[in-house]
Amino acid sequence: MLSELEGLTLGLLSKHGPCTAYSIRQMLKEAPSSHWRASAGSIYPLLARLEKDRLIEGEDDPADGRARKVLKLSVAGRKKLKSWIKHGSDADLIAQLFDPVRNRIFFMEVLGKQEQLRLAQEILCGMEEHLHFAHQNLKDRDRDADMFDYLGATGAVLACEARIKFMKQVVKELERQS
Amino acid sequence: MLSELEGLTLGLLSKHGPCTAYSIRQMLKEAPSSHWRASAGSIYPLLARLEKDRLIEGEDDPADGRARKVLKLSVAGRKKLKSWIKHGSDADLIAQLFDPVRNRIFFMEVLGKQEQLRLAQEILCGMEEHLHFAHQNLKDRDRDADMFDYLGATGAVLACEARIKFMKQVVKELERQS
DNA sequence: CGATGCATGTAAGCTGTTACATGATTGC
DNA sequence: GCAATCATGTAACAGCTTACATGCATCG
Repeated sequence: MLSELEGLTLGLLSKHGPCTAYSIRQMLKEAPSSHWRASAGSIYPLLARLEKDRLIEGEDDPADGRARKVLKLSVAGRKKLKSWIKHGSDADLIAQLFDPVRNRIFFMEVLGKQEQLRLAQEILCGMEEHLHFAHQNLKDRDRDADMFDYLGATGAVLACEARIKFMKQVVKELERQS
Repeated sequence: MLSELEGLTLGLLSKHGPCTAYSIRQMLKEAPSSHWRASAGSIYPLLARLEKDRLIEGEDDPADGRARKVLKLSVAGRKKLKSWIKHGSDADLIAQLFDPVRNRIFFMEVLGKQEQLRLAQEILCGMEEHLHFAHQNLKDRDRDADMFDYLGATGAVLACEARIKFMKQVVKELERQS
């Protein structure tokens, strides 16, 4: 129905009120652990599509000389957003956890022993850095102001920690072998 | 350089010896928590691309009347695979953990209180089922036969558990509110 | 007054999807 | 013999990316 990026866009519009295309793009870019580059070439055609389908409504801001449009979610858009969220319990979505690092670990045997250990340590290091970032992000949220935002950030931290635990096992196993 | 699917394909060819396009497709489909549908329309053009770039080599199986090609990794292919694996430590790859369920949780406020709780419980239930599947998958692996396969499956279990922990927090928070 | 950032967009290309088509083989 | 599965592909399309283009605004 809606693509992932479309759903996220409607969600952001629902959460952060009427806003411009540019600010939506910024939010997508700054989102922690985002899969998306949120390039201009994706956002603007996407918004045009959503507007054509009457899921969002755009209005030229008269208080501003610059040509910018303020976008907001329509009633139909909110309905579609709800339906998109409800599909979160679909089995194929639950199974769809994409981890490019783990994908690579599977085939690490083709590297030399030393390379294996060095790479695993590098990844672990990078992940710890990323965990720090996720923690920072969590701290910036107000649990009472926006519970789901807070919970989502918590989820990001938990995911980070799980990956670190995983990589520690990899490193340990590689060290054991040498 | 290589797309994710191309990397996975080279990896599978490296691990599971010379094999046919069809069996690669099956492996991609059956992979636990796969992001890919591994449709025919992706695999066959992809393999043609890899062969054109001399990363894999195909040979018609003379022992088989059916028109099927046995594919194997070339030397250049193994080199490219190594480079693909080594990029696992890139910061943008480490940050790129894609979770469509968490994406939806962020915007769950647009649903009614009852809907929120019901959905969260449904997701939790689905994830526990998926954990069971991941556990099963882990049991089928032999640690000594293929360490990285075993480690990868362990990583999948850890990721599952982290998501369940997350969803339990969501449910708990929602129950606290009602 | 020039650099940087804000803001909007387009064009071409890549990678994946669904849906369709074909034929051979195996199991009941 | 017929259905299911093996096995290989193609065509049309969707969605995102990079790279480019444009122009206004703000700050030094």
